[in-house]
Amino acid sequence: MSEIADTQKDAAQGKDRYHHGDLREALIQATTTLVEERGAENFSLADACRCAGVSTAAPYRHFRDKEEILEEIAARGFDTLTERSMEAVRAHGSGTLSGITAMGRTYVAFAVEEQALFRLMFGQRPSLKAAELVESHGHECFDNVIGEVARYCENNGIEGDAREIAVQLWTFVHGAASLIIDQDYEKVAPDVDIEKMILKATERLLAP
Amino acid sequence: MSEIADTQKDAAQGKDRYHHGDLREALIQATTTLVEERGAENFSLADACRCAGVSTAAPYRHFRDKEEILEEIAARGFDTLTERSMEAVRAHGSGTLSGITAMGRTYVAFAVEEQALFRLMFGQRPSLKAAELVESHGHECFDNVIGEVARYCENNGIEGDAREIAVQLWTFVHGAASLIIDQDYEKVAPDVDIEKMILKATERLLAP
DNA sequence: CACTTATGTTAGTGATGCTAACTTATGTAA
DNA sequence: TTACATAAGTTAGCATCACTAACATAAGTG
Repeated sequence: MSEIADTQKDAAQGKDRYHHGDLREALIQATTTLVEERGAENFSLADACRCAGVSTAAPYRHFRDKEEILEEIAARGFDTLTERSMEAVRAHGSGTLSGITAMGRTYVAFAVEEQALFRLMFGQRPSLKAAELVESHGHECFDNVIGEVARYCENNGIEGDAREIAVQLWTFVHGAASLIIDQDYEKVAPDVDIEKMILKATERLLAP
Repeated sequence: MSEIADTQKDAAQGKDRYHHGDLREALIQATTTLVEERGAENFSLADACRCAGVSTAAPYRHFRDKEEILEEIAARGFDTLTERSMEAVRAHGSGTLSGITAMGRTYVAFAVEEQALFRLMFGQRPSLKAAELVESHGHECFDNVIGEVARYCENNGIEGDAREIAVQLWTFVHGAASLIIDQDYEKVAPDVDIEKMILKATERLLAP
């Protein structure tokens, strides 16, 4: 085995080398795991360093500060959400009621499965919202929704503004997602059937 | 002026005395201000101590930990929200569409005016949700909404389950409140007219 | 091989949440 | 009044954190 191959292998495993190989990516991975486990408020950069096997000063060669790692992770989160939404639409039919409710369910499912990531993407974190990277990926994600609603309106001769309707649908599923993951339904409405509720509300909000 | 009167005066002002007088309340006030200014994630107990003019160890005579101060504040937040909701209903008529939309607007206005408090009350903070104090005050707040919806249904011969409908309305206004204060509309729908949107959605969700 | 640059390291700063041990004031009963 | 228990402060210290400065090592390039 050549030395080059050794180098690549070591780099991939991040083992026993002064230079890590791809510390930037390793830190993003470690942070993603930590954020999933404990939330973006409760992860420490120092822990991420321990996972990656480097000193606590090393990250500052690759990121401005703690926040910048989170920006990268949030942007990737929007990509994932966009992909899953498009997949849901593909499976249920573009421009159909079924396709749009599937997007809604996908949104809530994403929030439930990736709670901490969802909070990171949509929660309060001013510096992150201001980041160009996050902004562009988020925009792309929402444009997808508007497109579907517009197609539905065309297909069904609905006159309303597609953007306005899309915002209403988003508002509803975002409320549902937030209340579920923050466990706010549990106290006062533990028996709520989310799937059914989304379907009913979507029908009503999309009615002519 | 008697010595007792002096003592009371000093206690009220919290000045130059080894014993503060009412440190518990003073810390709650200081923390409330700090939370409003910087959010519950970014306030430091040490700063609250500085505001109250005591050492950083003093709070632990009155609270289990940092979280317990926040519990007290969240519970008071629910009381405020309940009061404002009842006031809105009183002003617009109990059991009417106008009364219910007024509650919705009140909810969103509360979130906007007391952003950090709103996040504290409804956001993710497991230990706080588990607290009996917070739970009871939150329950009372939501029961108020259900009552109004039930009255509306009676008045208008609507057969649906009042609790189910109340949950849908709550979901919508909560989504709106969250997206506004987290500045998520700004990127993709900066021109959204919240008042109008709430009215439209409430009408649709309350339709027979 | 020399030199520059990228990417690590160690050591240190000031802040934080919380605890332990100590001090001072207050209320109560002899 | 006095003695004592208790409530409510204090100082000092721990472990942890984000981040910086100065230094060390590896990698790429002429």
